[in-house]
Amino acid sequence: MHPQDLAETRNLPLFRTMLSASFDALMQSAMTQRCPAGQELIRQGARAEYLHVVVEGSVELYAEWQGRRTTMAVVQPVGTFILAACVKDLPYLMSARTLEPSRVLLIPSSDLRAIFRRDPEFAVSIVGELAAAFRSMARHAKNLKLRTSRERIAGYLLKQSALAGGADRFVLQIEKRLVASYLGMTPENLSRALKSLEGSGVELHGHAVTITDRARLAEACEADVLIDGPDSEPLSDGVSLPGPALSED
Amino acid sequence: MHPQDLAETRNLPLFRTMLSASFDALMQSAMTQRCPAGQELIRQGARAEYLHVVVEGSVELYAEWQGRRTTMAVVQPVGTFILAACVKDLPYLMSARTLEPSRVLLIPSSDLRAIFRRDPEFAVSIVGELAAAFRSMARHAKNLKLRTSRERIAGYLLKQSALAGGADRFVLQIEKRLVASYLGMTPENLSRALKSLEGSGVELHGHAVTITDRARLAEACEADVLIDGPDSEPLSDGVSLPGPALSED
DNA sequence: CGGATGGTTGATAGCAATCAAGCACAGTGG
DNA sequence: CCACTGTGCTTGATTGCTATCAACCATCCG
Repeated sequence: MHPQDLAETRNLPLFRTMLSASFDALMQSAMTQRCPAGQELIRQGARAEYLHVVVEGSVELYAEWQGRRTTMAVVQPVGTFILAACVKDLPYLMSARTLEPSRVLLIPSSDLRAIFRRDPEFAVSIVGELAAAFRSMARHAKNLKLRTSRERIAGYLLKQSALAGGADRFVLQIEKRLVASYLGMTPENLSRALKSLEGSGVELHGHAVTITDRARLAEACEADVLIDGPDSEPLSDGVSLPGPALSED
Repeated sequence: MHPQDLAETRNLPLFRTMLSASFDALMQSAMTQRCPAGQELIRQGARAEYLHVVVEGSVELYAEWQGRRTTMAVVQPVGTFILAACVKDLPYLMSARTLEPSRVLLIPSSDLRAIFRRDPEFAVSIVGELAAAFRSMARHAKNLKLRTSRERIAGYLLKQSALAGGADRFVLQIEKRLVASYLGMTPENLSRALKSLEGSGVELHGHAVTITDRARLAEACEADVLIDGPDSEPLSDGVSLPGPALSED
């Protein structure tokens, strides 16, 4: 593992405050894996053997049932995923695959559990990470249940803008089909709805988004911290939503 | 606080393994509150001052946005809620109100945070509780995104049957309007869909449900542990799904 | 016996999924 | 350099589901 990556990992909220001895012990049994795009990293239903840390690239978390498929989150560097399954030693609820060539750090979940029992600071970090993950998933559910698809899209654009530092112009980090799946609709519907939002303060050229009238766009979806989230909270299972990370409340 | 309730609380997964000294310290500053039906206990957006434990009665967790409202979970004795907000000291994402006259134990979240830093066993319990809560919320989202409303209803009936010990006859514990909201549909729709399920192996008389042909009902919704959950996992934020509480791990 | 609330039913409108083509762009190979 | 092919994206036509509006019924309670 490269010293640079090691340093970045050490600086994650999850690892920042733990004892050096604990961190070193964790890293000793950890492995780095390089994967091509499209590689399946974990499959839902399998036992959680490793905590995953995305060091480079991006990873989609998705769920399947009866041949249907939905995107639950996209993890970007440096984010962790499937922490919950690891600490409970239970089967994954989601599958994961790389969206591009990626590098992933694997930490054996047995070591993770052993060390969090010995290092109180680490336990505290895990609690914080899990609480954030829970809140992120609760937001996801609220978004789905309380908003129409048009509203979810407008909210997504506003959130992406915020993640881009509040810029009026930014580029979608994620394929539109994945955005659609994440937002709980079909690609066709996303396409149409995006078009209908042009004329509500948004311009689109491919993946480039320009917000021309923020007030009009906000009319399509009133933002709410209790759904759209303060950016400082990591998302789903210690995961980042599509987009750069931010500082928050 | 009654010794009986105290014992039950002490026996919750969250408190079972902690040091007696820690438990006593927590309980010293805790308060019991009696509430009539329909009383608002917490409001989304407010700061988390207390961890709540439902000792008697039942509590609905719901979320609101732009005048819309959705049920996120129903907590029954003895279950806790809003643990995530407490440990992070962040605003509630959900509101809570009693569905019937209830008794609720309030534990100051500052004490909670202080004690979990001192008592590693307690920290471990909190981690387990939060992980379970995360997984429950992830299941909720999967259920919404991967299943049609008819499938969600069939799945709900099958789950309620399982919670009733696998019985073919059971009684809905929750108002249908709440079930509808929890499942992400309107009461009208639930009513119609339930009717259409008669003839798919279900009979309904008021709140009494009889599964006459389990195989046919299963055709309407193939059960999946990764969505419907093993009964051993507590639900959403340490919460039980609408339905009888289970004795659980 | 009202009155309120929850539940059901019916009619209608609107939104979203589906099916089916076409289009645009990127990577590949001739 | 230029087809060529695959993939993602868009567009259109249609179907079907779900919400909405409105009325009615049942039950519980004062």
